[in-house]
Amino acid sequence: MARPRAFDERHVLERAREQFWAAGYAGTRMDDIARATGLGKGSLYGAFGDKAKLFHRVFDDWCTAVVEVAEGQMAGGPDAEALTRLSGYVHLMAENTASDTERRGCLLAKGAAELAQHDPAVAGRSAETMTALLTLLRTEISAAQRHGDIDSAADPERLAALLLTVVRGIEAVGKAGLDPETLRNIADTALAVLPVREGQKRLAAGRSPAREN
Amino acid sequence: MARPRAFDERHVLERAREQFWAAGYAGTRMDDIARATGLGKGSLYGAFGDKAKLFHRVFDDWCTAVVEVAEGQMAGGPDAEALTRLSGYVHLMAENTASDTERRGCLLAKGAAELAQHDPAVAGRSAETMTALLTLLRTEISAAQRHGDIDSAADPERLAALLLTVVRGIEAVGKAGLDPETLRNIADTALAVLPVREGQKRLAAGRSPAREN
DNA sequence: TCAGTTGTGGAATGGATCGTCCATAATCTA
DNA sequence: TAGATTATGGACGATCCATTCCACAACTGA
Repeated sequence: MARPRAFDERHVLERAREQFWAAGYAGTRMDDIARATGLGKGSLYGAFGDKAKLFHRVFDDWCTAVVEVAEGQMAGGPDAEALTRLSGYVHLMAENTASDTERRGCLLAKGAAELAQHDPAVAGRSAETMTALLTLLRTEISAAQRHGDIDSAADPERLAALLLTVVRGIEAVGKAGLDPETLRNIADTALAVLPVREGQKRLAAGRSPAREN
Repeated sequence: MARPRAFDERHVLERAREQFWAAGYAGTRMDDIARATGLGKGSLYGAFGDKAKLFHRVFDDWCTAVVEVAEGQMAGGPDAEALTRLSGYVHLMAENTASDTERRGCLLAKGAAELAQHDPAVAGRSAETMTALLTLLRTEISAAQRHGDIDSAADPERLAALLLTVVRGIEAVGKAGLDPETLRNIADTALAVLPVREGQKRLAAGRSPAREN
């Protein structure tokens, strides 16, 4: 060890994330990141390698955060509240997209759309993330089934995949231009159509206040 | 009129679409398009203006085609088959993504993700397209409700938004790495959870053969 | 046939951008 | 304090790419 770094690596990654998030991979210049972080090019390249490696770091952290948010909402708990936790997660994701007035979308979706086809690292990491989210959703659905809030004859794996698709789909249609109120309604509707246990009926169109977060 | 064009404009647009589809906007070079079409740069710029205008033409055509495919599957018809038409559309979209082994995804999603934020033309066109798809879906859902295949107490607008989200979501999670079989299952599950009329019960997890396309 | 007009294609241009280089600065060890 | 090591940051080189330019070709109307 000789001269120590004068910058905080996490701080630099955060700034870099802002740039990539706002403009995508191709759209952000290393000069932008250098200016945004105050680092010189030499430090940047010395610390992170090159643009692709830097993006991989940022993308990786983002994916970790996406899963952590899901874990935060669905950290497990009493089966009686499993459906509430599920509802909370889906509504949170919808709200994130609905309130994204700048239309930046999610870096996971943006990065995958731009790079997954040609960059195995991005493709692999995004697939991993999907799998992790699926597992979390499936666990909560199973819990809700044990408590009788969801029809136990339904396949939790399939319901989990459906909910994941809805969550990622809300992000997609939001970026495509659907208005925030519609996005929130989609989350409600998706939760309302989940199959309830025998003898318990709901309307698909309405919110179910008892389960709202 | 003097010297006539030696190329077919539609043909050039098709080739350009291939390029943009495969590599995105930033990722395709005008040189690529020139080589792919056999045109010289002069002809290209003379006929289409610049890269952005050329992309807008391609994107516009794509959006038109997306709506036409939906119209082809849901062109209206007897109410008795409305649910079948809906099912056919959702399964077709899932199959498109599932069989997209090159992971190119949909140019609508790719273009929106890359450009909608900064290009009002792309944002507007993609929003228009979403609205058109919503209308088609809502019409079929209403028809299925009239026939009694879907609970008439449900809001068709909301169910339409949910199905659109699932369709676009399948494309998103497909690009993110979920396997083809899972994608097909998602389409099945989404159709299976639609609220049926009173007295008619199904399991969310299984296919409903009578409604399969 | 001839002039006028539009299309063609490839060379040239200008600007942008990634990554390297290097003189200098800061810190550690002895 | 001196030498070794690593960090810094801005200038520079090389490349890439969208767009323009221009000499020439093909066609129309007279």
